[in-house]
Amino acid sequence: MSYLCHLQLPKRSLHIGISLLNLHLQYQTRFSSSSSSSSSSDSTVTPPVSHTFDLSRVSKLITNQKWSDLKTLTKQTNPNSFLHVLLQSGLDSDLVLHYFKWSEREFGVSHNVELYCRLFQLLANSKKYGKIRSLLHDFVEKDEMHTNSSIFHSISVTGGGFCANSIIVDMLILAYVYGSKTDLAFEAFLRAGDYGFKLSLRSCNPMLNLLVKERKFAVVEIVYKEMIGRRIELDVITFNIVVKGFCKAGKLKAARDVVEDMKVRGFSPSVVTYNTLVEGYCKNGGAGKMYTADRLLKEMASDNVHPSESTFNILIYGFCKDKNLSAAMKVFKEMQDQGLKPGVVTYNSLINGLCKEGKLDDALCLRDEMVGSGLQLNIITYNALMHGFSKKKMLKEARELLDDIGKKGLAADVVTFNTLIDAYCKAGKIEEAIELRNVMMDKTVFPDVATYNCLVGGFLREGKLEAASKLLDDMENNGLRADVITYNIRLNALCKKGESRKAAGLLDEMFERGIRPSHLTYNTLIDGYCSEGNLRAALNMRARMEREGKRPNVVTYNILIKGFCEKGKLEEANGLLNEMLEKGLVPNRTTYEVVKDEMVERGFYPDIDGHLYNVSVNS
DNA sequence: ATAGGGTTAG
Repeated sequence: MSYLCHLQLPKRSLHIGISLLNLHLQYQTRFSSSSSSSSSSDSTVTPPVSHTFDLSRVSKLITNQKWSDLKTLTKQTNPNSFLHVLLQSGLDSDLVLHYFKWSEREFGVSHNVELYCRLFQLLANSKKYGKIRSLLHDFVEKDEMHTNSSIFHSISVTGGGFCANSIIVDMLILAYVYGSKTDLAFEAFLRAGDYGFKLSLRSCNPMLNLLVKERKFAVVEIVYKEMIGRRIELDVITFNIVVKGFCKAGKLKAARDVVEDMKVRGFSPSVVTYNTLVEGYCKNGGAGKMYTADRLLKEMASDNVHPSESTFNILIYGFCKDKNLSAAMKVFKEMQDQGLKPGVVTYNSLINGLCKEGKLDDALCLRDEMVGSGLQLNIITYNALMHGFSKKKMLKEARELLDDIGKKGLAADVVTFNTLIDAYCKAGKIEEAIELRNVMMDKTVFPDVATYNCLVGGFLREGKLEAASKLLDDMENNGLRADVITYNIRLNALCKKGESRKAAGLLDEMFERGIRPSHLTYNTLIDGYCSEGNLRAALNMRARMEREGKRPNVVTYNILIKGFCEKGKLEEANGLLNEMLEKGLVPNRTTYEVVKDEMVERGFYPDIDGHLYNVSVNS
């Protein structure tokens, strides 16, 4: 048996050959005192089986943990070849494992891939799956981690049987997933297909989930299709993860298609499926999203799936994001009518929505109601409230909230401090803001990019340019990298000063640093040019925006239309308005105001077929 | 140790 393996060695990749050889040499030097039992022509670590191997004696030694005796015994050959013998001896798999771990610790080495694979197979055949799992977990965390190529090769060469090998590969992928080694997991998934191993949902679902978390949506799609192609039996969870992937990618139509697909395959969407879809619409749905979300709720009812607390929470969140607080409150009431108790998340969503709209009193009422119903405020509740006080410029109350958090046994987090720091900056109290940064560091809450963004914005608003750039250096020296928001803040400051050209220069710097501009980046620049009356540059920036893959949005058009109106170029403004409508963009309240003030009042009626007015009625 | 919700900076 062991010689069979030697014969297969030349087939290995050079890389593996070398690493085996290295290991071999290591052993040779380490155990040079032992009688040379391995012949020099033998290119593996495995010398011929020792004649003096006494299985029952070894078994007893391992069982009784007589490690020093074992050490003497193994020195007669070497620990690696000794293991080789054990693996084939028929010795109980637990004892082999015990020896395996001891020898790695004792001799400070790692056994080679092939021995690992043999051990996995031995364990698999005695159904010790938990042990394989924990071994694999350590295995993939090793510095000298082995390639998938060598693992798959070893597994198929040492011949553990189809089922055992499939299970091992399954657990290998799972180990990669737990170690967040996404690319390796996916590679192993593909290789499993090549080798014809049958994977289970035990590995596929967690891998899909990790891919979604890391926003590798294209790969999610590939895996999903592969799973169907390989006839892996999917379950509702698989579909839910894939739906979530499409939703996060903003491909809501594709997400709905997956739901249809799951129905066709005989699965009923669960409440989680629906919640995922509703969340997708709430977060990425664009205009009219809450209408679709509402329709989904009806579809849910007709499918006899009952909404959960989460369902309502998502809807409340969506309406709050739309600033439609009356709708959010309606949902809040509706859930209670249906016998569901609002939880901390429900209250937090509403309190946050109210605070953002400046309805601090209502938010405080809800907080009291929350406490009254026996719920504990958490740090997110406090952060939302702190934001509410800050918006109202009630700095004293915001600051008191910080002390309150401590008294309640909660820990202020980076968001808490950032909110307060921003409030101080916006009130022009930058010294206090900087002081707060020191306070947070004393409490081992470390500033992040947002902290610096608040402070940099504060300095820039005050016109303290050197202080701002010193802070930016400070940030990078602390290992924090500027992000798109940092740049937007700087761009905005330059544009406000009438230095839009200079701001546009920062755009190139962003690309050099691999920071993708956002819609707001371009819109800020376009706005800057418009304010300077440089409409030509504004239009050029819009063209650049499109070239660089960002579609002008309603805000872009609003800025441009306003710019043209202010220059008295109503004809062109009207042209832009119609262009916007042709592109299917829905005008908003600002559009309406721009049009009304600058055009309609001057007797210039835009050709917009009443569309605009409907929107203003809704909002 | 496989699926769903809430907070800050532009």
